Amino acid sequence: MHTSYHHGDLRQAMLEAAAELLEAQGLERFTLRECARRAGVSHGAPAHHFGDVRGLLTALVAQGFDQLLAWMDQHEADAPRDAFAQLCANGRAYVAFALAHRALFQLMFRSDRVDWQDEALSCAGGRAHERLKAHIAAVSGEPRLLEARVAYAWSVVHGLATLTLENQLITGDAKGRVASTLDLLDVFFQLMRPGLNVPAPAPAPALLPSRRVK
Amino acid sequence: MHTSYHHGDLRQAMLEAAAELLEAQGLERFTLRECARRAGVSHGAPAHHFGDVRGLLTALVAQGFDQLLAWMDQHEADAPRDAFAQLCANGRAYVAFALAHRALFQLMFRSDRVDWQDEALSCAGGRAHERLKAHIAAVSGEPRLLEARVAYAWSVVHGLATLTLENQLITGDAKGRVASTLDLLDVFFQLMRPGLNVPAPAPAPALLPSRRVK
DNA sequence: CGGCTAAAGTAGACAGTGTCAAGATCGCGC
DNA sequence: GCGCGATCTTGACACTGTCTACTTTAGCCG
Repeated sequence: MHTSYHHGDLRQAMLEAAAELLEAQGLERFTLRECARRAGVSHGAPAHHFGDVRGLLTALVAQGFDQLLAWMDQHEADAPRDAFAQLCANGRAYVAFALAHRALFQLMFRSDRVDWQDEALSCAGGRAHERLKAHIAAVSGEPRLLEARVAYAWSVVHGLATLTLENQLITGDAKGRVASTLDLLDVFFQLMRPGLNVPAPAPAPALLPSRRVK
Repeated sequence: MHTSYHHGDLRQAMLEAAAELLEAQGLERFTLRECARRAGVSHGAPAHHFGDVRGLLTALVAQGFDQLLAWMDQHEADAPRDAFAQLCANGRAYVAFALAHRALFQLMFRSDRVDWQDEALSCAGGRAHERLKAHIAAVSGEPRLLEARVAYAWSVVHGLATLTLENQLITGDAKGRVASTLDLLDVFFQLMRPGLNVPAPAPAPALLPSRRVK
Protein backbone atom coordinates (compact mmCIF):
# COMPACT_ATOMS: atom_id res chain seq x y z
CA MET A 1 0.00 0.00 0.00
CA HIS A 2 2.82 2.32 0.92
CA THR A 3 4.84 1.16 -2.04
CA SER A 4 4.26 4.27 -4.08
CA TYR A 5 6.10 7.49 -3.58
CA HIS A 6 2.89 9.44 -3.12
CA HIS A 7 0.62 8.31 -0.36
CA GLY A 8 -2.69 9.19 -1.94
CA ASP A 9 -4.60 10.38 1.11
CA LEU A 10 -2.02 11.32 3.66
CA ARG A 11 -4.17 13.95 5.31
CA GLN A 12 -6.74 11.38 6.40
CA ALA A 13 -4.07 8.84 7.32
CA MET A 14 -2.33 11.40 9.50
CA LEU A 15 -5.57 12.28 11.26
CA GLU A 16 -6.19 8.63 12.03
CA ALA A 17 -2.64 8.03 13.21
CA ALA A 18 -2.84 11.16 15.33
CA ALA A 19 -6.08 10.08 16.96
CA GLU A 20 -4.61 6.67 17.74
CA LEU A 21 -1.39 8.09 19.10
CA LEU A 22 -3.30 10.59 21.20
CA GLU A 23 -5.45 7.90 22.81
CA ALA A 24 -2.49 5.60 23.31
CA GLN A 25 0.13 8.00 24.65
CA GLY A 26 -1.75 11.05 25.86
CA LEU A 27 -1.24 14.62 24.74
CA GLU A 28 1.99 15.04 26.66
CA ARG A 29 3.80 12.34 24.71
CA PHE A 30 2.20 13.21 21.41
CA THR A 31 4.80 13.83 18.74
CA LEU A 32 4.54 14.93 15.15
CA ARG A 33 7.41 12.72 14.07
CA GLU A 34 5.99 9.62 15.73
CA CYS A 35 2.74 10.44 14.06
CA ALA A 36 4.36 10.58 10.64
CA ARG A 37 6.18 7.35 11.45
CA ARG A 38 2.89 5.61 12.16
CA ALA A 39 1.48 6.87 8.91
CA GLY A 40 4.52 5.34 7.20
CA VAL A 41 5.82 8.62 5.90
CA SER A 42 8.86 10.83 6.43
CA HIS A 43 8.87 13.43 9.17
CA GLY A 44 8.65 16.36 6.80
CA ALA A 45 5.62 15.18 4.89
CA PRO A 46 2.85 16.43 7.20
CA ALA A 47 3.92 20.02 6.66
CA HIS A 48 2.37 20.02 3.20
CA HIS A 49 -1.06 19.22 4.63
CA PHE A 50 -1.11 20.89 8.04
CA GLY A 51 1.79 23.31 8.02
CA ASP A 52 2.43 23.12 11.71
CA VAL A 53 1.93 20.58 14.44
CA ARG A 54 -0.56 23.16 15.63
CA GLY A 55 -2.38 22.76 12.33
CA LEU A 56 -2.64 19.02 12.77
CA LEU A 57 -3.96 19.33 16.30
CA THR A 58 -6.42 21.97 15.19
CA ALA A 59 -7.83 19.69 12.52
CA LEU A 60 -8.04 16.91 15.09
CA VAL A 61 -9.97 19.13 17.47
CA ALA A 62 -12.39 20.27 14.78
CA GLN A 63 -13.05 16.62 14.01
CA GLY A 64 -13.44 16.03 17.74
CA PHE A 65 -16.24 18.58 18.04
CA ASP A 66 -18.10 16.82 15.27
CA GLN A 67 -17.73 13.54 17.16
CA LEU A 68 -18.99 15.21 20.30
CA LEU A 69 -22.07 16.41 18.45
CA ALA A 70 -22.66 12.88 17.23
CA TRP A 71 -22.52 11.58 20.81
CA MET A 72 -25.08 14.22 21.75
CA ASP A 73 -27.36 13.11 18.92
CA GLN A 74 -27.10 9.53 20.11
CA HIS A 75 -27.77 10.23 23.78
CA GLU A 76 -30.61 12.63 23.07
CA ALA A 77 -32.29 10.16 20.74
CA ASP A 78 -32.23 7.53 23.48
CA ALA A 79 -33.78 9.86 26.08
CA PRO A 80 -37.38 10.90 26.79
CA ARG A 81 -38.49 13.84 24.75
CA ASP A 82 -39.24 16.27 27.53
CA ALA A 83 -36.97 19.30 27.67
CA PHE A 84 -35.22 18.56 30.95
CA ALA A 85 -34.47 14.95 30.04
CA GLN A 86 -33.01 16.14 26.75
CA LEU A 87 -30.77 18.60 28.57
CA CYS A 88 -29.60 15.83 30.91
CA ALA A 89 -28.89 13.56 27.98
CA ASN A 90 -26.84 16.33 26.39
CA GLY A 91 -24.75 16.71 29.51
CA ARG A 92 -24.34 12.97 29.84
CA ALA A 93 -23.07 12.82 26.28
CA TYR A 94 -20.56 15.56 27.09
CA VAL A 95 -19.17 13.78 30.14
CA ALA A 96 -19.24 10.32 28.62
CA PHE A 97 -17.38 11.61 25.59
CA ALA A 98 -14.76 13.22 27.77
CA LEU A 99 -14.18 9.98 29.67
CA ALA A 100 -14.10 7.90 26.52
CA HIS A 101 -11.66 10.18 24.68
CA ARG A 102 -9.63 11.63 27.48
CA ALA A 103 -6.69 13.08 25.59
CA LEU A 104 -8.80 14.38 22.72
CA PHE A 105 -11.18 16.11 25.09
CA GLN A 106 -8.32 17.71 26.97
CA LEU A 107 -6.89 18.92 23.69
CA MET A 108 -10.29 20.34 22.70
CA PHE A 109 -10.09 22.83 25.53
CA ARG A 110 -6.39 23.57 25.54
CA SER A 111 -6.14 27.03 24.05
CA ASP A 112 -2.42 26.87 23.50
CA ARG A 113 -1.61 24.11 20.96
CA VAL A 114 -4.77 24.84 18.96
CA ASP A 115 -5.63 27.66 16.57
CA TRP A 116 -9.07 28.93 17.51
CA GLN A 117 -9.16 31.26 14.52
CA ASP A 118 -9.45 28.22 12.30
CA GLU A 119 -12.72 28.29 10.42
CA ALA A 120 -13.67 24.62 10.55
CA LEU A 121 -12.95 24.57 14.25
CA SER A 122 -14.78 27.70 15.32
CA CYS A 123 -17.87 26.67 13.40
CA ALA A 124 -17.91 23.14 14.81
CA GLY A 125 -17.47 24.56 18.29
CA GLY A 126 -20.21 27.08 17.64
CA ARG A 127 -22.66 24.33 16.72
CA ALA A 128 -22.11 22.57 20.03
CA HIS A 129 -22.62 25.81 21.89
CA GLU A 130 -25.84 26.60 20.02
CA ARG A 131 -27.12 23.15 20.84
CA LEU A 132 -26.71 23.69 24.57
CA LYS A 133 -28.30 27.12 24.34
CA ALA A 134 -31.38 25.68 22.66
CA HIS A 135 -31.72 23.10 25.43
CA ILE A 136 -31.52 25.69 28.18
CA ALA A 137 -34.04 27.88 26.41
CA ALA A 138 -36.40 24.91 26.01
CA VAL A 139 -36.15 24.02 29.68
CA SER A 140 -37.35 27.41 30.82
CA GLY A 141 -39.26 29.97 28.80
CA GLU A 142 -37.79 32.73 30.93
CA PRO A 143 -35.56 34.75 28.59
CA ARG A 144 -33.74 36.72 31.28
CA LEU A 145 -30.26 35.53 32.14
CA LEU A 146 -30.35 32.98 29.35
CA GLU A 147 -26.67 33.38 28.55
CA ALA A 148 -25.81 33.14 32.23
CA ARG A 149 -27.80 29.93 32.61
CA VAL A 150 -26.09 28.49 29.54
CA ALA A 151 -22.70 29.32 31.03
CA TYR A 152 -23.86 27.85 34.32
CA ALA A 153 -24.90 24.50 32.91
CA TRP A 154 -21.79 24.34 30.79
CA SER A 155 -19.57 25.09 33.77
CA VAL A 156 -21.16 22.38 35.89
CA VAL A 157 -20.78 19.71 33.26
CA HIS A 158 -17.37 20.85 32.09
CA GLY A 159 -16.10 21.13 35.64
CA LEU A 160 -17.19 17.60 36.43
CA ALA A 161 -15.60 16.25 33.28
CA THR A 162 -12.36 18.11 33.84
CA LEU A 163 -11.96 17.28 37.51
CA THR A 164 -12.69 13.64 36.87
CA LEU A 165 -10.21 13.46 34.01
CA GLU A 166 -7.54 14.93 36.25
CA ASN A 167 -8.31 12.35 38.95
CA GLN A 168 -9.46 15.00 41.40
CA LEU A 169 -13.01 13.84 42.06
CA ILE A 170 -13.53 10.25 41.13
CA THR A 171 -10.66 7.83 41.27
CA GLY A 172 -10.45 4.16 40.44
CA ASP A 173 -10.28 2.02 37.34
CA ALA A 174 -11.79 3.17 34.10
CA LYS A 175 -14.78 0.87 34.25
CA GLY A 176 -16.35 1.88 37.55
CA ARG A 177 -15.29 5.48 37.15
CA VAL A 178 -17.53 6.14 34.19
CA ALA A 179 -20.56 4.79 36.04
CA SER A 180 -19.88 6.77 39.23
CA THR A 181 -19.24 9.95 37.30
CA LEU A 182 -22.47 9.64 35.34
CA ASP A 183 -24.35 8.90 38.56
CA LEU A 184 -22.86 11.99 40.12
CA LEU A 185 -23.89 13.98 37.07
CA ASP A 186 -27.50 12.88 37.60
CA VAL A 187 -27.37 14.26 41.13
CA PHE A 188 -25.89 17.48 39.79
CA PHE A 189 -28.81 17.92 37.42
CA GLN A 190 -31.26 17.46 40.28
CA LEU A 191 -29.36 20.04 42.27
CA MET A 192 -29.32 22.58 39.48
CA ARG A 193 -32.89 21.97 38.45
CA PRO A 194 -34.43 24.70 40.64
CA GLY A 195 -31.81 27.19 39.46
CA LEU A 196 -32.74 26.49 35.86
CA ASN A 197 -36.32 27.22 36.86
CA VAL A 198 -37.89 23.94 35.94
CA PRO A 199 -41.11 22.90 37.63
CA ALA A 200 -40.51 19.51 39.25
CA PRO A 201 -42.41 16.65 37.64
CA ALA A 202 -45.08 14.90 39.70
CA PRO A 203 -43.46 11.50 40.38
CA ALA A 204 -39.97 12.74 41.22
CA PRO A 205 -39.10 11.99 44.85
CA ALA A 206 -37.66 14.95 46.74
CA LEU A 207 -33.91 14.51 46.90
CA LEU A 208 -33.60 16.96 49.72
CA PRO A 209 -36.05 17.74 52.53
CA SER A 210 -38.60 20.23 51.30
CA ARG A 211 -38.23 22.54 54.25
CA ARG A 212 -38.65 25.95 52.73
CA VAL A 213 -39.01 29.36 54.30
CA LYS A 214 -42.26 31.22 53.96
CA MET B 1 25.99 37.10 44.41
CA HIS B 2 26.48 34.24 41.99
CA THR B 3 30.21 34.59 42.26
CA SER B 4 30.67 31.46 44.32
CA TYR B 5 30.62 27.99 42.92
CA HIS B 6 27.85 26.94 45.28
CA HIS B 7 24.65 28.92 45.11
CA GLY B 8 23.56 28.64 48.72
CA ASP B 9 19.82 28.36 48.29
CA LEU B 10 19.27 27.14 44.79
CA ARG B 11 16.06 25.33 45.60
CA GLN B 12 14.29 28.55 46.54
CA ALA B 13 15.87 30.47 43.67
CA MET B 14 14.68 27.84 41.20
CA LEU B 15 11.16 27.98 42.58
CA GLU B 16 11.09 31.75 42.16
CA ALA B 17 12.56 31.62 38.67
CA ALA B 18 10.09 28.89 37.75
CA ALA B 19 7.12 30.90 39.00
CA GLU B 20 8.30 33.93 37.03
CA LEU B 21 8.93 31.95 33.88
CA LEU B 22 5.58 30.25 34.18
CA GLU B 23 3.69 33.52 34.45
CA ALA B 24 5.71 35.11 31.68
CA GLN B 25 5.75 32.34 29.09
CA GLY B 26 2.94 29.98 30.00
CA LEU B 27 3.22 26.29 30.72
CA GLU B 28 3.70 25.33 27.09
CA ARG B 29 6.93 27.28 26.72
CA PHE B 30 8.18 26.45 30.19
CA THR B 31 11.63 24.93 30.05
CA LEU B 32 13.88 23.51 32.72
CA ARG B 33 16.98 24.83 31.02
CA GLU B 34 15.63 28.35 30.70
CA CYS B 35 14.64 28.14 34.33
CA ALA B 36 18.16 27.22 35.36
CA ARG B 37 19.47 29.99 33.13
CA ARG B 38 17.33 32.55 34.97
CA ALA B 39 18.57 31.27 38.29
CA GLY B 40 22.09 31.83 36.95
CA VAL B 41 23.06 28.20 37.15
CA SER B 42 23.98 25.42 34.74
CA HIS B 43 21.33 23.20 33.22
CA GLY B 44 22.29 20.16 35.24
CA ALA B 45 22.12 21.80 38.65
CA PRO B 46 18.37 21.50 39.35
CA ALA B 47 18.55 17.72 39.27
CA HIS B 48 20.18 17.65 42.71
CA HIS B 49 17.18 19.42 44.26
CA PHE B 50 14.21 18.24 42.24
CA GLY B 51 15.43 15.19 40.34
CA ASP B 52 13.14 15.68 37.41
CA VAL B 53 11.42 18.56 35.74
CA ARG B 54 8.35 16.82 37.10
CA GLY B 55 9.78 17.24 40.58
CA LEU B 56 10.21 20.98 40.10
CA LEU B 57 6.68 21.40 38.79
CA THR B 58 5.32 19.32 41.65
CA ALA B 59 7.01 21.55 44.22
CA LEU B 60 5.65 24.57 42.38
CA VAL B 61 2.12 23.18 42.50
CA ALA B 62 2.33 22.36 46.21
CA GLN B 63 3.40 25.94 46.81
CA GLY B 64 0.52 27.05 44.56
CA PHE B 65 -2.06 25.32 46.72
CA ASP B 66 -0.74 27.15 49.75
CA GLN B 67 -1.09 30.43 47.88
CA LEU B 68 -4.64 29.50 46.91
CA LEU B 69 -5.47 28.88 50.56
CA ALA B 70 -4.04 32.29 51.42
CA TRP B 71 -6.31 33.91 48.81
CA MET B 72 -9.25 32.12 50.38
CA ASP B 73 -8.30 33.42 53.82
CA GLN B 74 -8.13 36.94 52.45
CA HIS B 75 -11.45 36.85 50.60
CA GLU B 76 -13.27 35.17 53.45
CA ALA B 77 -11.97 37.69 55.97
CA ASP B 78 -13.33 40.52 53.83
CA ALA B 79 -16.80 38.96 53.51
CA PRO B 80 -19.81 38.94 55.83
CA ARG B 81 -19.70 36.16 58.34
CA ASP B 82 -22.84 34.29 57.33
CA ALA B 83 -22.27 30.85 55.89
CA PHE B 84 -23.44 31.49 52.34
CA ALA B 85 -21.42 34.68 51.98
CA GLN B 86 -18.37 32.80 53.20
CA LEU B 87 -18.94 30.10 50.61
CA CYS B 88 -19.26 32.73 47.88
CA ALA B 89 -16.08 34.40 49.04
CA ASN B 90 -14.30 31.06 48.87
CA GLY B 91 -15.43 30.54 45.28
CA ARG B 92 -14.50 34.06 44.35
CA ALA B 93 -11.03 33.50 45.74
CA TYR B 94 -10.73 30.34 43.63
CA VAL B 95 -11.70 32.05 40.40
CA ALA B 96 -9.76 35.23 41.08
CA PHE B 97 -6.68 33.19 41.84
CA ALA B 98 -7.07 31.23 38.61
CA LEU B 99 -7.33 34.43 36.58
CA ALA B 100 -4.41 36.05 38.37
CA HIS B 101 -2.09 33.05 38.03
CA ARG B 102 -3.28 31.47 34.83
CA ALA B 103 -0.39 29.15 34.07
CA LEU B 104 0.11 28.08 37.66
CA PHE B 105 -3.56 27.27 38.05
CA GLN B 106 -3.57 25.24 34.84
CA LEU B 107 -0.55 23.35 36.08
CA MET B 108 -2.26 22.71 39.41
CA PHE B 109 -4.86 20.60 37.67
CA ARG B 110 -2.75 18.97 34.99
CA SER B 111 -2.33 15.42 36.18
CA ASP B 112 0.46 14.62 33.76
CA ARG B 113 3.51 16.81 34.50
CA VAL B 114 2.85 16.61 38.25
CA ASP B 115 3.42 13.82 40.77
CA TRP B 116 0.27 13.54 42.85
CA GLN B 117 1.85 10.96 45.12
CA ASP B 118 4.07 13.71 46.49
CA GLU B 119 3.41 14.21 50.17
CA ALA B 120 3.62 18.01 50.41
CA LEU B 121 1.33 18.31 47.42
CA SER B 122 -1.37 15.86 48.43
CA CYS B 123 -1.61 17.39 51.89
CA ALA B 124 -1.81 20.97 50.59
CA GLY B 125 -4.49 19.90 48.12
CA GLY B 126 -6.33 18.06 50.89
CA ARG B 127 -6.48 21.19 53.00
CA ALA B 128 -8.17 23.15 50.22
CA HIS B 129 -10.68 20.35 49.75
CA GLU B 130 -11.48 20.18 53.46
CA ARG B 131 -12.03 23.91 53.49
CA LEU B 132 -14.67 23.71 50.80
CA LYS B 133 -16.35 20.79 52.51
CA ALA B 134 -16.65 22.76 55.75
CA HIS B 135 -18.29 25.63 53.89
CA ILE B 136 -20.84 23.40 52.23
CA ALA B 137 -21.64 21.71 55.52
CA ALA B 138 -22.06 25.09 57.19
CA VAL B 139 -24.42 26.32 54.50
CA SER B 140 -26.86 23.48 55.02
CA GLY B 141 -27.18 21.28 58.06
CA GLU B 142 -28.51 18.49 55.87
CA PRO B 143 -25.87 15.73 55.99
CA ARG B 144 -27.24 13.68 53.10
CA LEU B 145 -25.43 14.06 49.78
CA LEU B 146 -22.78 16.23 51.41
CA GLU B 147 -20.00 14.85 49.23
CA ALA B 148 -22.14 15.29 46.15
CA ARG B 149 -22.88 18.90 47.01
CA VAL B 150 -19.18 19.51 47.60
CA ALA B 151 -18.38 18.06 44.19
CA TYR B 152 -21.20 20.13 42.71
CA ALA B 153 -19.96 23.45 44.04
CA TRP B 154 -16.40 22.60 43.10
CA SER B 155 -17.43 21.67 39.57
CA VAL B 156 -19.33 24.91 39.06
CA VAL B 157 -16.48 27.09 40.21
CA HIS B 158 -13.77 25.02 38.56
CA GLY B 159 -15.69 24.85 35.31
CA LEU B 160 -16.09 28.61 35.20
CA ALA B 161 -12.43 29.16 35.95
CA THR B 162 -11.29 26.63 33.38
CA LEU B 163 -13.56 27.75 30.57
CA THR B 164 -12.65 31.37 31.12
CA LEU B 165 -8.94 30.62 31.15
CA GLU B 166 -9.31 28.78 27.84
CA ASN B 167 -11.16 31.77 26.36
CA GLN B 168 -14.35 29.79 25.89
CA LEU B 169 -16.77 31.83 27.97
CA ILE B 170 -15.51 35.32 28.58
CA THR B 171 -13.21 36.96 26.08
CA GLY B 172 -11.57 40.34 26.08
CA ASP B 173 -8.65 42.02 27.76
CA ALA B 174 -7.45 40.90 31.15
CA LYS B 175 -8.86 43.86 33.02
CA GLY B 176 -12.53 43.64 32.12
CA ARG B 177 -12.47 39.88 31.99
CA VAL B 178 -11.83 39.47 35.68
CA ALA B 179 -14.75 41.71 36.55
CA SER B 180 -17.19 40.01 34.17
CA THR B 181 -16.14 36.57 35.32
CA LEU B 182 -16.62 37.42 38.97
CA ASP B 183 -19.99 38.97 38.17
CA LEU B 184 -20.98 35.81 36.38
CA LEU B 185 -19.85 33.79 39.37
CA ASP B 186 -22.21 35.80 41.58
CA VAL B 187 -25.09 34.85 39.31
CA PHE B 188 -23.95 31.22 39.47
CA PHE B 189 -24.12 31.25 43.25
CA GLN B 190 -27.66 32.63 43.12
CA LEU B 191 -28.60 29.90 40.68
CA MET B 192 -27.11 27.13 42.78
CA ARG B 193 -28.42 28.49 46.06
CA PRO B 194 -31.66 26.47 46.06
CA GLY B 195 -29.79 23.30 45.17
CA LEU B 196 -27.52 23.79 48.16
CA ASN B 197 -30.67 24.08 50.24
CA VAL B 198 -30.14 27.52 51.65
CA PRO B 199 -33.11 29.50 52.89
CA ALA B 200 -33.15 32.75 50.93
CA PRO B 201 -32.43 35.83 53.08
CA ALA B 202 -35.19 38.35 53.51
CA PRO B 203 -33.88 41.31 51.45
CA ALA B 204 -32.58 39.30 48.49
CA PRO B 205 -34.53 40.22 45.32
CA ALA B 206 -35.74 37.23 43.32
CA LEU B 207 -33.46 36.81 40.33
CA LEU B 208 -35.98 34.62 38.60
CA PRO B 209 -39.77 34.74 38.72
CA SER B 210 -40.97 32.82 41.77
CA ARG B 211 -43.52 30.80 39.89
CA ARG B 212 -43.44 27.41 41.55
CA VAL B 213 -45.74 24.44 41.22
CA LYS B 214 -47.80 23.53 44.22
C1' DC C 1 -0.18 11.30 -26.48
C1' DG C 2 3.81 13.73 -24.57
C1' DG C 3 5.86 17.11 -21.83
C1' DC C 4 5.91 20.20 -17.82
C1' DT C 5 4.45 22.40 -13.81
C1' DA C 6 3.24 22.30 -9.21
C1' DA C 7 1.92 19.41 -5.49
C1' DA C 8 3.53 15.71 -2.49
C1' DG C 9 7.19 13.30 -0.23
C1' DT C 10 12.34 12.71 1.17
C1' DA C 11 16.65 13.82 3.39
C1' DG C 12 19.53 16.50 6.06
C1' DA C 13 20.61 20.42 8.93
C1' DC C 14 19.80 23.35 12.97
C1' DA C 15 18.72 25.02 17.39
C1' DG C 16 16.70 23.50 21.34
C1' DT C 17 15.07 20.16 24.92
C1' DG C 18 15.39 16.56 29.19
C1' DT C 19 18.24 13.30 31.21
C1' DC C 20 22.39 10.95 32.00
C1' DA C 21 27.48 10.16 33.53
C1' DA C 22 31.92 11.95 34.74
C1' DG C 23 34.47 15.46 36.63
C1' DA C 24 35.33 19.95 39.37
C1' DT C 25 34.58 22.60 43.64
C1' DC C 26 33.78 23.53 48.19
C1' DG C 27 31.18 23.59 53.02
C1' DC C 28 31.16 21.06 57.17
C1' DG C 29 31.98 17.71 60.70
C1' DC C 30 35.55 14.78 62.62
C1' DG D 1 43.46 20.45 58.86
C1' DC D 2 41.45 17.40 56.04
C1' DG D 3 38.70 14.39 53.61
C1' DC D 4 33.95 13.32 52.31
C1' DG D 5 29.77 14.04 50.34
C1' DA D 6 26.59 17.39 48.70
C1' DT D 7 26.47 20.73 45.05
C1' DC D 8 27.48 22.47 40.62
C1' DT D 9 29.61 22.16 35.74
C1' DT D 10 30.41 20.14 31.46
C1' DG D 11 29.67 17.25 27.73
C1' DA D 12 27.18 13.65 25.50
C1' DC D 13 22.97 11.38 23.75
C1' DA D 14 18.62 10.73 21.75
C1' DC D 15 14.88 13.21 20.62
C1' DT D 16 11.86 17.04 19.07
C1' DG D 17 9.75 20.81 15.52
C1' DT D 18 10.85 23.53 11.69
C1' DC D 19 13.42 24.98 7.46
C1' DT D 20 15.55 24.34 3.00
C1' DA D 21 16.98 21.94 -0.98
C1' DC D 22 16.13 18.02 -3.63
C1' DT D 23 13.13 14.00 -5.97
C1' DT D 24 9.33 12.01 -7.60
C1' DT D 25 5.10 11.86 -9.91
C1' DA D 26 0.10 12.99 -10.86
C1' DG D 27 -2.61 15.45 -13.78
C1' DC D 28 -3.51 19.04 -17.07
C1' DC D 29 -3.00 21.47 -21.58
C1' DG D 30 -1.60 21.70 -26.12
